[in-house]
Amino acid sequence: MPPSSATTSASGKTRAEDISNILRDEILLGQYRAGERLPSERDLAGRFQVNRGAIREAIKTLAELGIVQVQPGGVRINPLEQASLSVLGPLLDLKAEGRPEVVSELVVVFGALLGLSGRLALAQATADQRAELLQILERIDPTSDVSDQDEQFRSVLEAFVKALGGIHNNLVLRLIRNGLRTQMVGRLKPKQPSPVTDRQLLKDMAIAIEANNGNQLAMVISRHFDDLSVKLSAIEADIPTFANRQRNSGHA
Amino acid sequence: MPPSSATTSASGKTRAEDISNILRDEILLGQYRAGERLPSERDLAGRFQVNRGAIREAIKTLAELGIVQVQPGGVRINPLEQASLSVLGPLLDLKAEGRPEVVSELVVVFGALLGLSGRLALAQATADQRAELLQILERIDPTSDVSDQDEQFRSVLEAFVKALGGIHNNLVLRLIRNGLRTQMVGRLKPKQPSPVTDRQLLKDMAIAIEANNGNQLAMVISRHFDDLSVKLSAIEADIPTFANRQRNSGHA
DNA sequence: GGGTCATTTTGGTCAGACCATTTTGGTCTG
DNA sequence: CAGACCAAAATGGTCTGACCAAAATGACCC
Repeated sequence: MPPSSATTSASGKTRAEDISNILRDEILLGQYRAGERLPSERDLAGRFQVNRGAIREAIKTLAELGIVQVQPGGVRINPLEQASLSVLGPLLDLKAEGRPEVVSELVVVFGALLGLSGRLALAQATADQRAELLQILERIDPTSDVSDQDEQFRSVLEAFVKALGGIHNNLVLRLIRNGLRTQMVGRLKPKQPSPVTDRQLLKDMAIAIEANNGNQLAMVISRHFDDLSVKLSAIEADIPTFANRQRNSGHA
Repeated sequence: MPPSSATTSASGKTRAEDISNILRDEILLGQYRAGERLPSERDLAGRFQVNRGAIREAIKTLAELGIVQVQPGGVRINPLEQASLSVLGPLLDLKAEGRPEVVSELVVVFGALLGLSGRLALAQATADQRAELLQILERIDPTSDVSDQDEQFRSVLEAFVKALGGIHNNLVLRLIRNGLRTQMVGRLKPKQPSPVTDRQLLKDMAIAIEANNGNQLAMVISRHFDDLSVKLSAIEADIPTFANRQRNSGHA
């Protein structure tokens, strides 16, 4: 029986990647408890109809996410608190079924880091660089409709984050940003978008930049995202999760 | 020729782990440029005298660190800015030879995140929890000698960070902390330790906690680590690196 | 219940093979 | 000379079947 001819799937992903994504989601959804072992490599190879090598590669990925620990005798599940930041993306993708509060948690952390980023950048920026930051903030067209403004706010935020990074060049912040999926933050909104609040933030940011006041910039950013986080927390309390769906059916 | 009998090294690490660490450090030290390809799996298997499977596992680890991109035709080096936060630990370990400024960058980011952590925790803490935080801050014995106080400061900082996490329970912050190697931060000091500055920080923190003032707590923490970062920056400018050692020998 | 030991199961690694995709080098044309 | 095209070589992706080290399991005894 020669080796299989299916190297990559239609989406360009390898079999090992598909498998690690499936296992990752099962783990994040709580199918296995911390300390428990995954099924053996041989069993998983049978389940997914692949060679054991592909399973090993899939499990390698999970190990680097920090959600499993691989040792002879079996692959054990780690507590989620011991995972690496790279697990945040998949967690967010599972929002409604996994740990919904991660969204509001992310927003407040993002705000603090964006504030820091602004502070560091303003401490170093030339007048030209400040002008460029102000130009980015002015990109929103106030006459467009609400959903367009939402999209524009997201795009402005992304461009602003990027420009700050280009000024302060703090690698640690950049690495954190890579893990935070900041492109998602602009999408983490209450059901009713708040163009007024978003526009007020951009105005306040512009004022702080014109005044070259890094602490002021950090403060208006932090405050905005703290407020957003509080709103999201209220919504998260209402979201049914896998865990509380099971709890409810156990009591019915 | 049967499979090798050497499964793990004396330190409990697999061959694949050893190899990925070697390749990781070579990459971080700039031996390959972004966009270049690593040697092929087959060539690396020859170089390290192992089976190609072990090389594939080693490279899988590098891919999850975000420092390489694996595709048919070769494994290419990513720019460091696209790496994951997990690369920070190894970068710090290479401090004197890699990118020395990452230390001061880490310190300022750590300070901002610790400040946020303090703010979030104080927003939620019971009186008992605040008392526990104060107790941790009082652990330093002012009559002990300077190097003991340094060790105590580090230990207090760690316990404090942990206690804050236990109060606010923000998973995103926890995941970032996992990647920041925060246990290293207390060791990132100028050559002359500053027990006076450290003790002043602990005093200021205690005052803010007693006043239950989260913004005050965040501010004293941030300021302390900003100052430390500035000091470290001055020292970093004097450290010879691989890159500027090569530059100098090219001009001699 | 705990301790010991043999057996089984698990992960770690190997050689050799074949397929899909990318890279390289050669040739031709304008 | 530059650009296009093509075949061959090289690369990663995956397979089968194998063996070894370390951990897990179950039987037995006290």
